[in-house]
Amino acid sequence: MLFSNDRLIPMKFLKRTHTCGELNASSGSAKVLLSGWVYKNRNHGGIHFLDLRDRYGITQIVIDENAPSELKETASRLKFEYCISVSGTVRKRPDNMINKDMSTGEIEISADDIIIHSSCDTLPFMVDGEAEAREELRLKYRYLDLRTERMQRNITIRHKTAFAVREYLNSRNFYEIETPTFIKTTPEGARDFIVPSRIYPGKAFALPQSPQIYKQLLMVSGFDKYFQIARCYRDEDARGDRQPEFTQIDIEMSFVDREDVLSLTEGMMNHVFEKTLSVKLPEAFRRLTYHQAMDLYGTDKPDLRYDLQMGDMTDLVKDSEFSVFKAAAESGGFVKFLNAKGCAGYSRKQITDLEETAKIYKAKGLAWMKVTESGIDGGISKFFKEMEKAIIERTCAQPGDLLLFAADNWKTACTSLGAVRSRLASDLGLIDRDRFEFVWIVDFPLFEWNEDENKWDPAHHMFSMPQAQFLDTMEKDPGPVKGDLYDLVLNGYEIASGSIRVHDPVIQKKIFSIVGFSEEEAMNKFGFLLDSFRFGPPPHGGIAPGLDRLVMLMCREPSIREVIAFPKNTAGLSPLDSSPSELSGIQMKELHIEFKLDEAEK
RNA sequence: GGGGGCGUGGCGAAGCUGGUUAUCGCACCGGCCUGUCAAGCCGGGGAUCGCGGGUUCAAGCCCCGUCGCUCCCGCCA
Repeated sequence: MLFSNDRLIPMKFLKRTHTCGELNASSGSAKVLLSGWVYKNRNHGGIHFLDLRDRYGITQIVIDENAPSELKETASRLKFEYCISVSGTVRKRPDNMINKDMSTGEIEISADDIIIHSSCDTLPFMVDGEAEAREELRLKYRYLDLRTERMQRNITIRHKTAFAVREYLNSRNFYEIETPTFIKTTPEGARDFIVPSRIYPGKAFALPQSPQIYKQLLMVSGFDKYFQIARCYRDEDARGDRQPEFTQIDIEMSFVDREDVLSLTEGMMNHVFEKTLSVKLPEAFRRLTYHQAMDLYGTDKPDLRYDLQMGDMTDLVKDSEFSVFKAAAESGGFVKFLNAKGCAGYSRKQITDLEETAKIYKAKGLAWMKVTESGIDGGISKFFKEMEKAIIERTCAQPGDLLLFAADNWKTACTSLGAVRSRLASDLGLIDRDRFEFVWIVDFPLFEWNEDENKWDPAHHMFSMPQAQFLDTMEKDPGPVKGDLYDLVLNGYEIASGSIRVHDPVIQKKIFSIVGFSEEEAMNKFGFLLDSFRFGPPPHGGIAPGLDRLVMLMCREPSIREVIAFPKNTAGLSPLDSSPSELSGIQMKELHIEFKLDEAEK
């Protein structure tokens, strides 16, 4: 029994017979009971309409003119988002009253009783999606925000995606195995979140940045096909596509090469998109090497929903009169170009804006020239009159085009012009929002030179296998070493990253030494992994698609916060529960910790 | 750590070159209304314009500072 609406209600009455999304013309004139929230409320005095909403849909309720006055009185007290149950009779709407925009639009419920389970205060924002509230407010009242159609849809797609992942991997004989979330702090990568130990004074657990080491240990254990939909934690600044805690579809396999991992991932993506969005993807995805991606698109996560490739003209202009290009070429740099088709009409202001975009990515400037019927014009064109023909040929320019140039070291020239490329694409409306363009980026360098510390850093992580042809030379010359590394990119976002791992302790030790990791340090931090490699480790590799980003793109949302039920804001705070929060003195004492704050931090 | 944008009743927005009582829609309160589905009509209440300081006869608007949110660079193997 439940006490509500000033009277006792038998529990039996509260059980719904149907959801708000399933009744239609074929439901006859059944007696039904629906439960949900008051979504819309249209009281005409004589006749009164309610739209009742639950997760499944919306059904129109009618309180007729000849309804009992007690019922009319109850209905008139209803406001937005009251939680109610309605019993009544399904009836077909008059022909001219059918709402074809509603799945239940052919019928309505003629109410004979209404129970108010709970009332609802004036809402901080409407949940009908008409006007979007400030994000801060949406997160503070996330439980209300989650009632909106948009969030209900997003969370549904997220569920279906996770389910399809499990379905697919299970069918391929993968086991879902959990790994610990209190682990040993690891030295590389992002900052760890730390959990101080109560039992062991002065010691602490870390939360995993990923299950990387554990999944490798599972390979040693012989669970040759593993996956986990795993929460990962990184204490870095948030972004639209980054949260301090996020979810990875973590996958690892033994006795495989790169092709096995890529094709498994392709199959999984095909299955997921088919099952959740009814979208058919290509069976195999395009591939670019890291170098190609940088050269053509200026990023290692190119958005291939539009083409707009960059080109190189270092060779053409290295002896030109234009000192910027000359200097770049002489110091081993490059001159990259981008043909902005049809943009010759751009104003000085528009070009300056593009230059500002390039400068964000460290470019010193953005050179330009226009192409007219009579040849190149404006900008830096006066330096290149005698090679006009070669330039036009190289850039495939036609009258009306705007040519843009970045001259710098290879990486800066590529990334800054790449930023201009993506800016142009959105300005010119080149992006087809309905497309899903996957591309593999392969052959990443294994090591990156760290200018600040004058040493080699692992470009990915320390457990990735160098490609076989570099094994003999990598210690002498780490720069050119390519790893068996791969990223999956979708619409300009990195949505998965993986590699074939090192399972040979000798190679592993070489890699540690190249990145300046001493043997003791390695043993101290990763000893348990290196130890395991003494006991018959299989060759293995894997990949980790980011569930949040994948679902974000499937939902065509601009931020992963839109597909996480209870996200943090960009400052890493939760407006919902106001965490992080202070600890009590007792808690601190038990954990043997003390906070030392600067004056400014208090 | 650095740069851009935003902050105006509960919510979303407008507010010009500084000038009368800060405007509009939704929500809220009261009334009317028999077929609506963004219901409609009439009436009403509700804002120290994020906060602090300054310039001025006069500041939502200009200046300085500060806080919050958000986007980006750095960071994120």
